[in-house]
Amino acid sequence: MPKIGMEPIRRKALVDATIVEIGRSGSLDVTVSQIAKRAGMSSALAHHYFGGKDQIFMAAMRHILSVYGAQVRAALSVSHQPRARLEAIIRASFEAGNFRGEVVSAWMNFYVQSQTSEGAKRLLNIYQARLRSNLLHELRPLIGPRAPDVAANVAALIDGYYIRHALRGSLSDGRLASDRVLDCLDMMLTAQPKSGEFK
Amino acid sequence: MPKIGMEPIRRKALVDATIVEIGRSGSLDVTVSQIAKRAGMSSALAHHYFGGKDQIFMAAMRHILSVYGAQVRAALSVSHQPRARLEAIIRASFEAGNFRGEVVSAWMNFYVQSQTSEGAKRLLNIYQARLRSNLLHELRPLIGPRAPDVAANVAALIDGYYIRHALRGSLSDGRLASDRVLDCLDMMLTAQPKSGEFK
DNA sequence: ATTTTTATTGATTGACGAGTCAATTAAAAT
DNA sequence: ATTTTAATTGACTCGTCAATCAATAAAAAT
Repeated sequence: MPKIGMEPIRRKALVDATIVEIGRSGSLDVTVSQIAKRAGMSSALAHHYFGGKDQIFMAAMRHILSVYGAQVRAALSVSHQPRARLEAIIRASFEAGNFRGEVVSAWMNFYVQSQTSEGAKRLLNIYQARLRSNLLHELRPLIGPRAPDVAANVAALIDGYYIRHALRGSLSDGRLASDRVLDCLDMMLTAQPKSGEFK
Repeated sequence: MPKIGMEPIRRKALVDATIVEIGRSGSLDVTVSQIAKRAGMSSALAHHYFGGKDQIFMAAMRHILSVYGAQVRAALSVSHQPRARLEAIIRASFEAGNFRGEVVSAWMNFYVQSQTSEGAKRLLNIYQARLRSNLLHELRPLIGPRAPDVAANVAALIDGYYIRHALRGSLSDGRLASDRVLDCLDMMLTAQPKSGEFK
C-alpha cells in the first residue's frame, strides 16, 4: 500500500531503531535485518533507502550529534555570564539523554569506527571542534591566554567521564560527573597562572 | 616437526600478532586466520591453543594490561615523594608504548567489548581500580579528604586524553598529554578546599 | 622397536549476513 | 483507462569466517 512520502518516515524509523539496537547489543555487531525488523520493515527496504549498513550508522550518529548540538544551544540560550555558559555546556554534555545506554554505546563504537571510516572521523572532528570552540569562547574573557589549555582539559574531562560511564552504568550518574567537571573547572579558573608560561 | 614445548611460544606469538592485527585494522573485525597467519601458523592451531577467538582477545588484553602495570611499577620504584610518584603514574600512562596505534586501538575496542563480555568488564575494572588506588595513595598525604575527588578527576583526564588520541594520531603526543594532566593536577593540589565540602 | 604423546594443518562444515533483484501493490498522473 | 511511479518484500546469491576433524609427522617414553 504505497502511500507517497514514506521516505522520511522510514528513514527516521530506521535511525531510531539503529540507536536502540546498538544499545541493546552494546556493539556495532547489529544486522541490518535486526534494525529493519525493529523499524517494522524488511531489510531490503532499509537497503533501498540508505544504500548500505555504513550509511545507516552514519545517519544514526549524525542524529545523535544534532540532538546534542541542540541541547547545547538550548542551554546556552538561557545563560549569559561566561561561567554560567560554561556550566551550561558541561551540564548539557551529561544530560540524561546523552547518558542513556544506547547513546553511550553508539559513541563508544563511533570512536572505534573513526579509526577506519573517513566519514566517522570527520563527524567526530566536528563534535570536538565545536566543543572546543564553545569552551574557548567563554574561557577567554575569564582567563585569557590560559584558555586553550583549560579548554583542552575540560574537553578531556568530559570525554573521560563519559568513557568511565561506558563501563559501569550504575555509579556516577550525569549529575555527579558534571559536578566533578565543574569542580575541577573552578579550580583551574582560580589557579594563578604558572610562571614559566611564555612559549 | 613437533619440538616439545611449543605451547608458550605459540601463545606469545599469537598474542603479539593479535595486537598488531587489531592495530592494523583499527577494529576487532580481525579474523583468526589473519592473526594465525601473522603469527606464522594455521588458524586451526590458534584454535587448538586458545579454544576460541574471544579467549585470544582476552589474552591479548591481559598482556597489554600487565605491561602497563609493569611500567607503572617501574616508574614508581624510582620515585619517593608523593608528587613525584603521581607524576610517575601519569607519565607511565602516556608512555610511548601505551600510545602506539595498536595499543590505543586495542583499548578502544576493549571499552566496547566491556559492554558485552563479562571477562572484559572485569579486566577493565581491575585497571581502573588499580589506577584509582595508586593515585589515592599518593594524594591522601597531600590533600587528605579531597583526595578521592581529585583522583577521579585525574583518572578521567587520563582516559579522556587517551580517547582524544584515538581520533587524531598526530596531534598531542604522550608528552603533551601528560604535561597537561600534570598541569591540571597541580592546580587541583594548590586550590583551596571548597567551603561546603562536608557531605 | 613400538607406543604414546605433542604439534600441526588442509579440508570441510555450518551458520550467518550484506546486498541484489524480480515481482507485486496501489497511489498518482496522463 | 492506462501508464507511470513510489513502496515494498521474499527469495536468492555470494562471501566470509569460526570452529571441527581426520590425518600426518616427529619427538619422547616404554
